Amino acid sequence: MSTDAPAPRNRSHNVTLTRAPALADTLAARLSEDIRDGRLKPGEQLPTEQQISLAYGVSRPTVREAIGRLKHDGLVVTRQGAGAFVADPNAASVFRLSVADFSNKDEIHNIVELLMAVEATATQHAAERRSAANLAEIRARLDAMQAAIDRGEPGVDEDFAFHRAIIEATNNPFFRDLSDFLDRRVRNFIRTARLNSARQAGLPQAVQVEHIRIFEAIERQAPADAREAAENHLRNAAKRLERYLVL
Amino acid sequence: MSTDAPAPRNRSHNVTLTRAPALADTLAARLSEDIRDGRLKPGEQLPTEQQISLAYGVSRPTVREAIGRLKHDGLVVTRQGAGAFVADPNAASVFRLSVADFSNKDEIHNIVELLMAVEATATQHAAERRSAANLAEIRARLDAMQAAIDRGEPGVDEDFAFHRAIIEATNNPFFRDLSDFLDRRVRNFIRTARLNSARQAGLPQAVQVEHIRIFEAIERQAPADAREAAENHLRNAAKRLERYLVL
DNA sequence: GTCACCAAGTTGCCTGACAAGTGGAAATTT
DNA sequence: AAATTTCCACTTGTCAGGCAACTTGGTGAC
Repeated sequence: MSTDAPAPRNRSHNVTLTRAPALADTLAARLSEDIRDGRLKPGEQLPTEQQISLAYGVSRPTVREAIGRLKHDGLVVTRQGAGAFVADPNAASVFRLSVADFSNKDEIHNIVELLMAVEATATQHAAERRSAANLAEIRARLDAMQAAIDRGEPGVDEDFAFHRAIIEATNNPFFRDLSDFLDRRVRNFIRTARLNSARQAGLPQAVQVEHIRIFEAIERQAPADAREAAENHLRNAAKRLERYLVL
Repeated sequence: MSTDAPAPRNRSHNVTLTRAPALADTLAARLSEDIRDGRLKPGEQLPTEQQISLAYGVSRPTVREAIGRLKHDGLVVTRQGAGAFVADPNAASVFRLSVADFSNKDEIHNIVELLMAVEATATQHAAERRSAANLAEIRARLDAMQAAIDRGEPGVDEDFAFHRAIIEATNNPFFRDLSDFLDRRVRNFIRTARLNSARQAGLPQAVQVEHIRIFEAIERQAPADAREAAENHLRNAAKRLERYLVL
Protein backbone atom coordinates (compact mmCIF):
# COMPACT_ATOMS: atom_id res chain seq x y z
CA MET A 1 0.00 0.00 0.00
CA SER A 2 2.92 2.30 0.66
CA THR A 3 5.76 3.29 -1.62
CA ASP A 4 7.49 -0.06 -1.77
CA ALA A 5 5.34 -1.30 -4.62
CA PRO A 6 7.50 -2.80 -7.39
CA ALA A 7 8.20 -0.35 -10.14
CA PRO A 8 5.95 -1.17 -13.10
CA ARG A 9 7.77 -2.43 -16.13
CA ASN A 10 6.15 -0.74 -19.04
CA ARG A 11 8.65 -0.08 -21.72
CA SER A 12 6.24 -1.77 -24.09
CA HIS A 13 3.85 1.14 -23.61
CA ASN A 14 6.08 3.26 -25.80
CA VAL A 15 3.73 5.13 -28.09
CA THR A 16 6.31 5.24 -30.88
CA LEU A 17 4.30 7.27 -33.36
CA THR A 18 6.06 8.57 -36.39
CA ARG A 19 8.57 11.21 -35.34
CA ALA A 20 8.05 10.61 -31.61
CA PRO A 21 6.12 13.50 -30.03
CA ALA A 22 8.20 13.08 -26.86
CA LEU A 23 6.51 11.60 -23.83
CA ALA A 24 6.68 14.76 -21.76
CA ASP A 25 5.01 16.78 -24.49
CA THR A 26 1.99 14.54 -24.81
CA LEU A 27 1.65 14.38 -21.06
CA ALA A 28 1.92 18.16 -20.78
CA ALA A 29 -0.73 18.52 -23.46
CA ARG A 30 -3.10 16.21 -21.61
CA LEU A 31 -2.69 17.97 -18.29
CA SER A 32 -2.98 21.29 -20.02
CA GLU A 33 -6.30 20.23 -21.49
CA ASP A 34 -7.50 19.03 -18.10
CA ILE A 35 -6.91 22.52 -16.80
CA ARG A 36 -8.33 24.48 -19.71
CA ASP A 37 -11.43 22.31 -19.89
CA GLY A 38 -12.01 22.80 -16.20
CA ARG A 39 -11.49 19.21 -15.07
CA LEU A 40 -8.88 20.73 -12.79
CA LYS A 41 -10.06 23.96 -11.22
CA PRO A 42 -7.95 26.95 -10.14
CA GLY A 43 -6.43 26.43 -6.73
CA GLU A 44 -6.97 22.71 -6.89
CA GLN A 45 -4.03 20.46 -6.20
CA LEU A 46 -2.68 18.27 -8.97
CA PRO A 47 -1.99 14.62 -8.27
CA THR A 48 1.49 14.11 -6.91
CA GLU A 49 4.31 13.41 -9.32
CA GLN A 50 4.34 9.80 -8.22
CA GLN A 51 0.61 9.35 -8.75
CA ILE A 52 0.82 10.85 -12.24
CA SER A 53 3.86 8.74 -12.91
CA LEU A 54 1.91 5.59 -12.05
CA ALA A 55 -1.29 6.68 -13.75
CA TYR A 56 0.36 7.42 -17.09
CA GLY A 57 3.07 4.80 -16.93
CA VAL A 58 5.99 7.18 -17.25
CA SER A 59 8.86 7.95 -14.94
CA ARG A 60 8.94 10.79 -12.49
CA PRO A 61 11.52 12.85 -14.41
CA THR A 62 9.19 12.77 -17.38
CA VAL A 63 6.30 13.91 -15.22
CA ARG A 64 8.50 16.64 -13.83
CA GLU A 65 9.34 17.78 -17.33
CA ALA A 66 5.67 17.97 -18.24
CA ILE A 67 4.75 19.87 -15.09
CA GLY A 68 7.73 22.12 -15.70
CA ARG A 69 6.17 23.13 -19.01
CA LEU A 70 2.86 23.98 -17.37
CA LYS A 71 4.70 25.97 -14.73
CA HIS A 72 6.58 27.80 -17.47
CA ASP A 73 3.28 28.64 -19.14
CA GLY A 74 1.88 29.94 -15.87
CA LEU A 75 -0.82 27.29 -15.71
CA VAL A 76 0.35 25.79 -12.43
CA VAL A 77 2.43 26.87 -9.48
CA THR A 78 4.39 24.46 -7.32
CA ARG A 79 5.43 24.73 -3.72
CA GLN A 80 8.22 22.49 -2.54
CA GLY A 81 6.91 20.13 0.08
CA ALA A 82 3.29 21.04 -0.55
CA GLY A 83 2.53 20.09 -4.11
CA ALA A 84 1.50 21.50 -7.48
CA PHE A 85 -1.61 23.64 -7.81
CA VAL A 86 -3.62 25.00 -10.71
CA ALA A 87 -2.78 28.69 -11.05
CA ASP A 88 -5.31 31.48 -10.85
CA PRO A 89 -5.93 32.51 -14.47
CA ASN A 90 -6.31 36.10 -13.38
CA ALA A 91 -2.76 36.14 -12.11
CA ALA A 92 -1.20 34.40 -15.10
CA SER A 93 1.62 36.56 -16.37
CA VAL A 94 2.50 34.71 -19.53
CA PHE A 95 0.44 34.37 -22.66
CA ARG A 96 1.12 31.57 -25.07
CA LEU A 97 -0.15 31.52 -28.61
CA SER A 98 0.40 28.32 -30.49
CA VAL A 99 -0.20 28.20 -34.22
CA ALA A 100 -0.28 24.48 -34.65
CA ASP A 101 -1.66 23.29 -37.94
CA PHE A 102 -0.91 25.91 -40.48
CA SER A 103 -2.44 24.00 -43.29
CA ASN A 104 -5.83 24.77 -41.85
CA LYS A 105 -7.40 27.51 -43.91
CA ASP A 106 -9.49 28.89 -41.04
CA GLU A 107 -6.41 29.22 -38.92
CA ILE A 108 -4.65 31.28 -41.59
CA HIS A 109 -7.69 33.47 -41.94
CA ASN A 110 -7.87 34.05 -38.19
CA ILE A 111 -4.16 34.81 -37.95
CA VAL A 112 -4.33 37.29 -40.79
CA GLU A 113 -7.31 38.94 -39.14
CA LEU A 114 -5.36 39.44 -35.94
CA LEU A 115 -2.36 40.64 -37.91
CA MET A 116 -4.51 43.26 -39.62
CA ALA A 117 -5.85 44.53 -36.32
CA VAL A 118 -2.42 44.82 -34.76
CA GLU A 119 -0.55 46.31 -37.70
CA ALA A 120 -3.21 48.84 -38.62
CA THR A 121 -3.26 50.20 -35.10
CA ALA A 122 0.52 50.05 -34.89
CA THR A 123 0.81 52.12 -38.06
CA GLN A 124 -1.58 54.64 -36.57
CA HIS A 125 0.54 54.92 -33.43
CA ALA A 126 3.67 55.19 -35.55
CA ALA A 127 2.21 58.24 -37.27
CA GLU A 128 1.36 59.74 -33.89
CA ARG A 129 4.77 59.53 -32.37
CA ARG A 130 7.48 58.57 -34.83
CA SER A 131 10.78 60.30 -34.13
CA ALA A 132 12.93 61.80 -36.86
CA ALA A 133 15.19 58.78 -36.58
CA ASN A 134 12.21 56.44 -36.98
CA LEU A 135 11.13 58.28 -40.09
CA ALA A 136 14.61 58.12 -41.58
CA GLU A 137 14.74 54.38 -40.97
CA ILE A 138 11.32 53.83 -42.52
CA ARG A 139 12.31 55.88 -45.55
CA ALA A 140 15.52 53.87 -45.91
CA ARG A 141 13.52 50.64 -45.91
CA LEU A 142 11.10 52.07 -48.46
CA ASP A 143 14.01 53.03 -50.72
CA ALA A 144 15.58 49.59 -50.29
CA MET A 145 12.29 48.04 -51.37
CA GLN A 146 12.21 50.26 -54.45
CA ALA A 147 15.79 49.33 -55.27
CA ALA A 148 14.90 45.65 -55.06
CA ILE A 149 11.96 46.15 -57.39
CA ASP A 150 14.15 48.05 -59.84
CA ARG A 151 16.53 45.12 -59.80
CA GLY A 152 13.58 42.93 -60.71
CA GLU A 153 13.53 41.13 -57.38
CA PRO A 154 10.34 40.38 -55.44
CA GLY A 155 11.80 42.06 -52.35
CA VAL A 156 10.11 40.00 -49.68
CA ASP A 157 12.82 40.68 -47.13
CA GLU A 158 12.76 44.40 -47.86
CA ASP A 159 8.97 44.37 -47.54
CA PHE A 160 9.24 42.73 -44.14
CA ALA A 161 11.90 45.20 -43.03
CA PHE A 162 9.71 48.14 -44.05
CA HIS A 163 6.84 46.97 -41.89
CA ARG A 164 9.20 46.17 -39.07
CA ALA A 165 10.59 49.69 -39.09
CA ILE A 166 7.08 51.09 -38.78
CA ILE A 167 6.21 48.80 -35.90
CA GLU A 168 9.43 49.80 -34.16
CA ALA A 169 8.23 53.40 -34.21
CA THR A 170 5.29 52.53 -31.97
CA ASN A 171 7.83 52.21 -29.20
CA ASN A 172 5.68 49.46 -27.70
CA PRO A 173 7.47 46.13 -27.30
CA PHE A 174 4.19 44.20 -27.16
CA PHE A 175 3.15 45.51 -30.54
CA ARG A 176 6.62 44.85 -31.85
CA ASP A 177 6.87 41.25 -30.65
CA LEU A 178 3.35 40.21 -31.55
CA SER A 179 3.44 41.85 -34.94
CA ASP A 180 6.84 40.38 -35.62
CA PHE A 181 5.60 36.90 -34.82
CA LEU A 182 2.41 37.14 -36.87
CA ASP A 183 4.17 38.72 -39.81
CA ARG A 184 6.88 36.05 -39.86
CA ARG A 185 4.25 33.36 -39.60
CA VAL A 186 2.21 34.59 -42.52
CA ARG A 187 5.19 35.33 -44.74
CA ASN A 188 6.68 31.95 -43.98
CA PHE A 189 3.42 30.32 -44.92
CA ILE A 190 3.37 32.15 -48.21
CA ARG A 191 6.94 31.09 -48.84
CA THR A 192 6.45 27.42 -48.05
CA ALA A 193 3.16 27.28 -49.91
CA ARG A 194 5.07 28.32 -53.02
CA LEU A 195 2.87 31.30 -53.65
CA ASN A 196 5.82 33.31 -54.88
CA SER A 197 3.96 33.60 -58.10
CA ALA A 198 1.97 36.22 -56.27
CA ARG A 199 5.08 38.32 -56.43
CA GLN A 200 5.42 38.63 -60.13
CA ALA A 201 4.72 40.85 -63.04
CA GLY A 202 4.36 44.34 -61.67
CA LEU A 203 2.75 43.24 -58.43
CA PRO A 204 5.64 44.48 -56.30
CA GLN A 205 5.27 47.93 -57.78
CA ALA A 206 1.55 47.90 -56.93
CA VAL A 207 2.45 46.97 -53.37
CA GLN A 208 5.01 49.74 -53.31
CA VAL A 209 2.38 52.33 -54.20
CA GLU A 210 0.47 51.29 -51.10
CA HIS A 211 3.67 51.49 -49.06
CA ILE A 212 4.27 55.03 -50.25
CA ARG A 213 0.81 56.09 -49.12
CA ILE A 214 1.53 54.66 -45.67
CA PHE A 215 4.91 56.33 -45.53
CA GLU A 216 3.58 59.73 -46.47
CA ALA A 217 0.88 59.58 -43.83
CA ILE A 218 3.48 58.71 -41.20
CA GLU A 219 5.74 61.45 -42.49
CA ARG A 220 3.12 64.17 -42.04
CA GLN A 221 2.02 62.61 -38.75
CA ALA A 222 -1.56 61.95 -39.80
CA PRO A 223 -2.73 58.99 -37.67
CA ALA A 224 -6.15 58.54 -39.27
CA ASP A 225 -4.70 58.57 -42.78
CA ALA A 226 -1.93 56.22 -41.74
CA ARG A 227 -4.43 53.76 -40.31
CA GLU A 228 -6.57 53.91 -43.39
CA ALA A 229 -3.62 53.44 -45.71
CA ALA A 230 -2.42 50.48 -43.62
CA GLU A 231 -5.89 48.95 -43.56
CA ASN A 232 -6.14 49.33 -47.29
CA HIS A 233 -2.72 47.76 -47.79
CA LEU A 234 -3.49 44.84 -45.49
CA ARG A 235 -6.90 44.31 -47.02
CA ASN A 236 -5.33 44.09 -50.45
CA ALA A 237 -2.63 41.79 -49.18
CA ALA A 238 -5.24 39.51 -47.65
CA LYS A 239 -7.17 39.57 -50.89
CA ARG A 240 -4.07 38.62 -52.85
CA LEU A 241 -3.43 35.84 -50.35
CA GLU A 242 -6.98 34.52 -50.65
CA ARG A 243 -6.83 34.61 -54.41
CA TYR A 244 -3.66 32.56 -54.53
CA LEU A 245 -4.92 30.18 -51.89
CA VAL A 246 -7.71 28.83 -54.04
CA LEU A 247 -5.36 28.11 -56.91
CA MET B 1 39.76 14.32 -20.53
CA SER B 2 36.95 11.92 -21.14
CA THR B 3 33.78 11.42 -19.15
CA ASP B 4 35.42 9.94 -16.08
CA ALA B 5 36.18 13.31 -14.56
CA PRO B 6 34.98 13.44 -10.97
CA ALA B 7 31.58 15.03 -10.68
CA PRO B 8 32.05 18.60 -9.49
CA ARG B 9 30.82 19.17 -5.98
CA ASN B 10 29.18 22.52 -6.02
CA ARG B 11 26.22 22.50 -3.75
CA SER B 12 27.64 25.69 -2.32
CA HIS B 13 26.91 27.38 -5.64
CA ASN B 14 23.25 27.36 -4.74
CA VAL B 15 22.00 30.78 -5.69
CA THR B 16 19.40 30.66 -2.92
CA LEU B 17 17.71 33.95 -3.66
CA THR B 18 14.51 34.64 -1.87
CA ARG B 19 11.93 32.12 -3.02
CA ALA B 20 14.35 30.03 -5.07
CA PRO B 21 13.86 30.70 -8.82
CA ALA B 22 14.61 27.05 -9.54
CA LEU B 23 17.88 26.18 -11.21
CA ALA B 24 16.33 25.13 -14.48
CA ASP B 25 14.48 28.43 -14.79
CA THR B 26 17.55 30.60 -14.44
CA LEU B 27 19.43 28.39 -16.86
CA ALA B 28 16.59 28.52 -19.36
CA ALA B 29 16.51 32.30 -19.05
CA ARG B 30 20.25 32.56 -19.73
CA LEU B 31 20.14 30.33 -22.79
CA SER B 32 17.05 32.12 -23.99
CA GLU B 33 18.91 35.42 -23.80
CA ASP B 34 21.86 33.95 -25.66
CA ILE B 35 19.51 33.14 -28.50
CA ARG B 36 17.53 36.36 -28.53
CA ASP B 37 20.64 38.50 -28.35
CA GLY B 38 22.15 36.60 -31.24
CA ARG B 39 25.06 34.99 -29.39
CA LEU B 40 23.58 31.77 -30.71
CA LYS B 41 22.43 32.08 -34.28
CA PRO B 42 19.58 30.21 -36.01
CA GLY B 43 20.66 26.78 -37.17
CA GLU B 44 23.65 26.76 -34.88
CA GLN B 45 24.12 23.80 -32.60
CA LEU B 46 23.89 24.31 -28.87
CA PRO B 47 26.56 22.84 -26.62
CA THR B 48 25.75 19.28 -25.65
CA GLU B 49 23.82 18.65 -22.49
CA GLN B 50 26.96 17.39 -20.84
CA GLN B 51 28.96 20.46 -21.79
CA ILE B 52 26.27 22.78 -20.49
CA SER B 53 26.02 20.67 -17.38
CA LEU B 54 29.72 21.11 -16.72
CA ALA B 55 29.81 24.76 -17.73
CA TYR B 56 27.00 25.82 -15.41
CA GLY B 57 27.67 23.34 -12.65
CA VAL B 58 24.25 21.71 -12.70
CA SER B 59 23.20 18.15 -13.39
CA ARG B 60 22.10 16.88 -16.77
CA PRO B 61 18.43 16.49 -15.78
CA THR B 62 18.39 20.15 -14.88
CA VAL B 63 19.92 21.03 -18.23
CA ARG B 64 17.34 18.86 -19.93
CA GLU B 65 14.58 20.65 -18.12
CA ALA B 66 15.92 24.03 -19.23
CA ILE B 67 16.32 22.94 -22.84
CA GLY B 68 12.85 21.43 -22.65
CA ARG B 69 11.50 24.89 -21.89
CA LEU B 70 13.24 26.40 -24.90
CA LYS B 71 11.94 23.60 -27.06
CA HIS B 72 8.46 24.25 -25.74
CA ASP B 73 8.81 27.91 -26.66
CA GLY B 74 9.94 26.99 -30.14
CA LEU B 75 13.37 28.54 -29.67
CA VAL B 76 15.28 25.34 -30.26
CA VAL B 77 14.65 22.03 -31.92
CA THR B 78 16.35 18.82 -30.89
CA ARG B 79 17.14 15.75 -32.91
CA GLN B 80 17.89 12.57 -31.06
CA GLY B 81 21.41 11.50 -31.75
CA ALA B 82 22.32 14.76 -33.45
CA GLY B 83 21.93 17.52 -30.89
CA ALA B 84 20.00 20.67 -30.11
CA PHE B 85 19.83 23.50 -32.61
CA VAL B 86 18.60 27.07 -32.52
CA ALA B 87 15.29 27.19 -34.37
CA ASP B 88 14.58 29.34 -37.39
CA PRO B 89 12.55 32.30 -36.08
CA ASN B 90 10.53 32.33 -39.29
CA ALA B 91 9.29 28.84 -38.56
CA ALA B 92 8.55 29.42 -34.87
CA SER B 93 4.97 28.37 -34.23
CA VAL B 94 4.55 29.57 -30.69
CA PHE B 95 4.43 33.12 -29.43
CA ARG B 96 5.13 33.86 -25.82
CA LEU B 97 4.23 37.11 -24.18
CA SER B 98 5.53 37.59 -20.68
CA VAL B 99 4.27 40.46 -18.59
CA ALA B 100 6.92 40.44 -15.93
CA ASP B 101 7.02 43.48 -13.73
CA PHE B 102 3.57 44.84 -13.50
CA SER B 103 4.54 47.66 -11.21
CA ASN B 104 6.20 49.36 -14.15
CA LYS B 105 3.96 52.14 -15.35
CA ASP B 106 5.20 52.01 -18.94
CA GLU B 107 4.40 48.33 -19.11
CA ILE B 108 0.82 48.93 -18.01
CA HIS B 109 0.47 51.68 -20.56
CA ASN B 110 1.78 49.44 -23.33
CA ILE B 111 -0.47 46.57 -22.32
CA VAL B 112 -3.53 48.78 -22.25
CA GLU B 113 -2.61 50.12 -25.67
CA LEU B 114 -2.51 46.62 -27.11
CA LEU B 115 -5.73 45.75 -25.33
CA MET B 116 -7.44 48.73 -26.92
CA ALA B 117 -6.27 47.73 -30.39
CA VAL B 118 -7.46 44.17 -30.00
CA GLU B 119 -10.79 44.80 -28.32
CA ALA B 120 -11.84 47.66 -30.56
CA THR B 121 -11.27 45.55 -33.66
CA ALA B 122 -12.88 42.55 -32.01
CA THR B 123 -15.99 44.57 -31.26
CA GLN B 124 -16.10 45.66 -34.87
CA HIS B 125 -15.92 42.06 -36.05
CA ALA B 126 -18.57 41.08 -33.52
CA ALA B 127 -20.94 43.60 -35.10
CA GLU B 128 -20.15 42.21 -38.52
CA ARG B 129 -20.93 38.62 -37.82
CA ARG B 130 -22.63 38.06 -34.46
CA SER B 131 -25.18 35.27 -34.55
CA ALA B 132 -28.57 35.56 -32.89
CA ALA B 133 -27.24 33.38 -30.09
CA ASN B 134 -24.23 35.65 -29.66
CA LEU B 135 -26.48 38.66 -29.40
CA ALA B 136 -28.70 36.98 -26.83
CA GLU B 137 -25.67 36.12 -24.73
CA ILE B 138 -24.30 39.66 -24.92
CA ARG B 139 -27.70 41.07 -23.95
CA ALA B 140 -27.87 38.67 -21.00
CA ARG B 141 -24.45 39.88 -19.81
CA LEU B 142 -25.53 43.48 -20.22
CA ASP B 143 -28.65 42.83 -18.16
CA ALA B 144 -26.63 41.05 -15.49
CA MET B 145 -24.36 44.08 -15.28
CA GLN B 146 -27.39 46.35 -14.85
CA ALA B 147 -28.76 44.08 -12.15
CA ALA B 148 -25.45 44.25 -10.29
CA ILE B 149 -25.47 48.02 -10.49
CA ASP B 150 -29.04 48.14 -9.21
CA ARG B 151 -27.96 46.03 -6.27
CA GLY B 152 -25.30 48.65 -5.59
CA GLU B 153 -22.42 46.36 -6.52
CA PRO B 154 -19.46 47.44 -8.67
CA GLY B 155 -20.07 44.49 -11.00
CA VAL B 156 -16.49 43.87 -12.09
CA ASP B 157 -17.17 40.24 -12.91
CA GLU B 158 -20.28 41.12 -14.90
CA ASP B 159 -18.30 43.78 -16.75
CA PHE B 160 -15.67 41.21 -17.68
CA ALA B 161 -18.32 38.72 -18.78
CA PHE B 162 -19.93 41.33 -21.02
CA HIS B 163 -16.71 41.98 -22.87
CA ARG B 164 -15.98 38.30 -23.07
CA ALA B 165 -19.33 37.60 -24.70
CA ILE B 166 -18.55 40.19 -27.36
CA ILE B 167 -15.11 38.77 -28.05
CA GLU B 168 -16.63 35.32 -28.34
CA ALA B 169 -18.81 36.60 -31.17
CA THR B 170 -15.73 37.30 -33.30
CA ASN B 171 -15.48 33.54 -33.68
CA ASN B 172 -11.71 33.92 -33.77
CA PRO B 173 -9.87 31.98 -31.06
CA PHE B 174 -6.78 34.17 -31.36
CA PHE B 175 -8.77 37.29 -30.59
CA ARG B 176 -10.52 35.45 -27.79
CA ASP B 177 -7.39 34.14 -26.09
CA LEU B 178 -5.31 37.27 -26.44
CA SER B 179 -8.11 39.56 -25.38
CA ASP B 180 -8.93 37.29 -22.48
CA PHE B 181 -5.35 37.39 -21.26
CA LEU B 182 -4.90 41.13 -21.59
CA ASP B 183 -8.26 41.86 -20.01
CA ARG B 184 -7.58 39.60 -17.05
CA ARG B 185 -4.16 41.13 -16.62
CA VAL B 186 -5.41 44.70 -16.53
CA ARG B 187 -8.38 43.94 -14.30
CA ASN B 188 -6.20 41.98 -11.93
CA PHE B 189 -3.83 44.92 -11.72
CA ILE B 190 -6.66 47.26 -10.89
CA ARG B 191 -7.86 44.87 -8.24
CA THR B 192 -4.50 44.38 -6.54
CA ALA B 193 -3.64 48.05 -6.76
CA ARG B 194 -6.75 48.70 -4.67
CA LEU B 195 -8.22 51.05 -7.19
CA ASN B 196 -11.69 49.80 -6.41
CA SER B 197 -12.46 53.35 -5.42
CA ALA B 198 -12.69 53.92 -9.16
CA ARG B 199 -15.84 51.86 -9.00
CA GLN B 200 -17.88 54.06 -6.77
CA ALA B 201 -20.57 56.67 -6.77
CA GLY B 202 -22.39 56.37 -10.05
CA LEU B 203 -19.33 55.40 -12.05
CA PRO B 204 -20.70 51.94 -12.88
CA GLN B 205 -23.78 53.52 -14.36
CA ALA B 206 -21.60 55.77 -16.52
CA VAL B 207 -19.73 52.72 -17.72
CA GLN B 208 -23.03 51.01 -18.42
CA VAL B 209 -24.12 53.83 -20.71
CA GLU B 210 -21.03 53.18 -22.82
CA HIS B 211 -21.81 49.46 -22.77
CA ILE B 212 -25.30 50.11 -24.06
CA ARG B 213 -23.93 52.10 -26.99
CA ILE B 214 -21.66 49.20 -27.88
CA PHE B 215 -24.47 46.69 -27.55
CA GLU B 216 -26.84 48.65 -29.76
CA ALA B 217 -24.24 48.97 -32.49
CA ILE B 218 -23.66 45.23 -32.40
CA GLU B 219 -27.40 44.61 -32.38
CA ARG B 220 -27.99 46.57 -35.57
CA GLN B 221 -24.80 45.12 -37.08
CA ALA B 222 -23.06 48.43 -37.58
CA PRO B 223 -19.31 47.66 -37.53
CA ALA B 224 -18.05 51.24 -37.75
CA ASP B 225 -20.33 52.41 -34.96
CA ALA B 226 -19.41 49.42 -32.84
CA ARG B 227 -15.72 50.14 -33.25
CA GLU B 228 -16.18 53.76 -32.39
CA ALA B 229 -18.28 52.97 -29.34
CA ALA B 230 -15.70 50.46 -28.18
CA GLU B 231 -12.83 52.87 -28.78
CA ASN B 232 -14.68 55.52 -26.82
CA HIS B 233 -15.34 53.11 -23.97
CA LEU B 234 -11.73 51.91 -23.85
CA ARG B 235 -10.40 55.45 -24.07
CA ASN B 236 -12.52 56.43 -21.10
CA ALA B 237 -11.49 53.34 -19.19
CA ALA B 238 -7.84 54.12 -19.86
CA LYS B 239 -8.41 57.70 -18.73
CA ARG B 240 -10.02 56.49 -15.52
CA LEU B 241 -7.14 54.12 -14.98
CA GLU B 242 -4.56 56.87 -15.53
CA ARG B 243 -6.37 59.20 -13.16
CA TYR B 244 -6.41 56.66 -10.37
CA LEU B 245 -2.83 55.66 -11.00
CA VAL B 246 -1.41 59.01 -10.01
CA LEU B 247 -3.28 59.00 -6.70
C1' DG C 1 35.26 5.48 -56.62
C1' DT C 2 31.24 3.58 -54.20
C1' DC C 3 28.82 1.45 -50.75
C1' DA C 4 27.89 -1.09 -46.51
C1' DC C 5 29.07 -1.08 -41.91
C1' DC C 6 30.69 0.29 -37.46
C1' DA C 7 31.87 3.05 -33.48
C1' DA C 8 31.73 7.25 -31.06
C1' DG C 9 28.77 10.81 -29.68
C1' DT C 10 24.18 12.70 -28.48
C1' DT C 11 19.50 12.91 -26.95
C1' DG C 12 15.44 10.28 -24.64
C1' DC C 13 14.13 7.97 -20.76
C1' DC C 14 14.59 5.32 -16.54
C1' DT C 15 15.87 3.91 -11.65
C1' DG C 16 17.27 5.08 -7.16
C1' DA C 17 18.57 8.25 -3.80
C1' DC C 18 18.95 12.30 -0.84
C1' DA C 19 18.00 17.24 0.53
C1' DA C 20 14.62 20.85 1.53
C1' DG C 21 10.28 22.23 2.75
C1' DT C 22 5.18 21.47 4.29
C1' DG C 23 1.44 20.07 7.09
C1' DG C 24 -0.93 17.48 10.16
C1' DA C 25 -0.91 14.08 13.81
C1' DA C 26 0.93 12.73 18.06
C1' DA C 27 3.00 13.88 22.35
C1' DT C 28 3.63 17.04 25.89
C1' DT C 29 2.54 20.75 28.83
C1' DT C 30 -0.59 23.94 30.92
C1' DA D 1 -9.79 19.43 28.28
C1' DA D 2 -7.28 22.84 25.65
C1' DA D 3 -3.21 24.75 23.86
C1' DT D 4 1.40 24.24 22.38
C1' DT D 5 5.32 21.92 20.77
C1' DT D 6 7.59 18.20 18.48
C1' DC D 7 8.05 15.09 15.11
C1' DC D 8 7.27 12.30 11.07
C1' DA D 9 5.21 11.12 6.69
C1' DC D 10 4.78 13.18 2.33
C1' DT D 11 5.97 16.19 -1.61
C1' DT D 12 8.89 18.71 -4.64
C1' DG D 13 13.93 19.89 -6.11
C1' DT D 14 18.18 18.03 -7.47
C1' DC D 15 21.66 14.72 -8.29
C1' DA D 16 24.21 10.48 -10.09
C1' DG D 17 24.56 6.76 -13.19
C1' DG D 18 22.96 3.92 -16.73
C1' DC D 19 20.83 1.94 -20.98
C1' DA D 20 18.25 2.46 -25.43
C1' DA D 21 17.54 4.89 -29.81
C1' DC D 22 19.34 7.58 -33.16
C1' DT D 23 22.79 10.36 -36.03
C1' DT D 24 27.04 11.05 -38.22
C1' DG D 25 31.44 10.62 -39.98
C1' DG D 26 34.94 7.61 -41.04
C1' DT D 27 36.81 3.00 -42.28
C1' DG D 28 37.25 -0.97 -44.78
C1' DA D 29 35.56 -4.06 -48.44
C1' DC D 30 34.34 -4.36 -53.06
